[in-house]
Amino acid sequence: MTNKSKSIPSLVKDQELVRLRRDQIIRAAVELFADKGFHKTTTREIARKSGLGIGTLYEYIQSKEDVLYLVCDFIHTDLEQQLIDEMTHEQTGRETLINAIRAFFRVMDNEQDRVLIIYQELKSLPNEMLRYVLAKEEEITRHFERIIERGITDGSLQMEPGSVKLMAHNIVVLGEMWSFRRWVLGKHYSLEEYTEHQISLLLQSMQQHPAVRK
Amino acid sequence: MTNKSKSIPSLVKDQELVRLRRDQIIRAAVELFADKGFHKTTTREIARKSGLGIGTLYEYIQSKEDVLYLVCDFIHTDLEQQLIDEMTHEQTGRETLINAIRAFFRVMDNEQDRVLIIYQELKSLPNEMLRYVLAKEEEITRHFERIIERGITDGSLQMEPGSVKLMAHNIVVLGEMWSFRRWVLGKHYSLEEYTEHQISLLLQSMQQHPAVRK
DNA sequence: CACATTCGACCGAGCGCTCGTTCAGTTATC
DNA sequence: GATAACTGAACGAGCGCTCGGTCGAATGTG
Repeated sequence: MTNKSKSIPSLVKDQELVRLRRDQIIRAAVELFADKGFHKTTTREIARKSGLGIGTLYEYIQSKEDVLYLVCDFIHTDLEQQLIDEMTHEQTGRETLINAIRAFFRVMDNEQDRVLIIYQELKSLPNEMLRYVLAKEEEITRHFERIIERGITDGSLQMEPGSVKLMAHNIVVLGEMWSFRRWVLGKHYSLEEYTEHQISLLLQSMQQHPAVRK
Repeated sequence: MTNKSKSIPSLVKDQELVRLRRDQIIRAAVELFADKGFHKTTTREIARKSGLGIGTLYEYIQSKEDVLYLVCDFIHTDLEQQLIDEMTHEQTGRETLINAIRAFFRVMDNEQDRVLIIYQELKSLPNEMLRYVLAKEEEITRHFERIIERGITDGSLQMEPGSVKLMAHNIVVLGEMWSFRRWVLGKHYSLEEYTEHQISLLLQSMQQHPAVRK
């Protein structure tokens, strides 16, 4: 995992302390943003919930948008790590893919509030920060691409190479969909039902006509 | 199309005039929201772009959030109408579905800025208005459900009934995905390539094993 | 050890400003 | 001339951010 995060300047010298305080800030902000959104959250609220004075907060960031960037970066890194943790087992590409999808959907379920933050507040990020965040998003998609490619190589999955990237995007998007359409999907399916249905739909597109195989 | 829109009170009596002015307001706001988002757009900007004084604006709405609601409602109604227009031909369910998907994706492509508004500003809507907007979203999904059901009935599509609703959601979400992931998908696919790839993936899940047919 | 000095994290009152909203007054219409 | 439609100056709540200042710990000094 290449961590090319853009670094935000701080007035405080002690780097260890910077990490600690920013962690407090991020945790407070994630909760507030998930609850009321970026715009309706005030810097004073972030400070109070972090246990810092408003002046101190600004020793660790330069603008409110810096907080949003820190939050997005944290969420993405966290999501990616959870994904990676669930993907280390040695299996065929096909089995790994199924497990990765299950894991990803489960993470989307757990973290739905955070996922929503990223989607709804992206527009508020300054341009340069936006580029970093989008790159992170692409990176997560690429994990799935790699698994599918492995499945093609070891013969456990079949599909034309031109569709691999698209398939990876579809998986990610169908996962995120569980986060931001839960208001309606939840009325008809549990997470498990949703996951298994989607896996079976997706895999139908990644194998030769079943009638032909054994 | 059941138009159950919540109606926003206006101080102006003449209903014809209300329609006219609100149309000006909506058109101005759509452009501004797409450009800078709801929060960063000021009521004064909306008024100026509508060709109204700020005071006049408030004769036709009661709060800034009213404008957001009017905009969401307009976009949804517009999207739905475009969809319906493209779906009237008499064909098998399968052919209708393919056409409807093409039409929907094309609309998502044309209207990507507006689609983004709905997704990114939903959280800013007061609760009651939110319910109306989400209902509209569900309504659009139901169009696809009905087409698929027709395809099952006339035998041109095969799938278990329990997956129909999910399949309809998938179609809608994959269409919306073209709007809000164009920053990366556009690097690899044109709209036409994207559409045809997705149609072929989706249809694989809606037919018996191809080896069996003809 | 006692004391003076330096340092830097921490603080919050307050500045400058923007914004959504109102309302007293003007203009247009019949 | 009465009513409806329009207007923009004025309001005041609330915002992001700054800055002069406090204080405890670290360091220097005799």
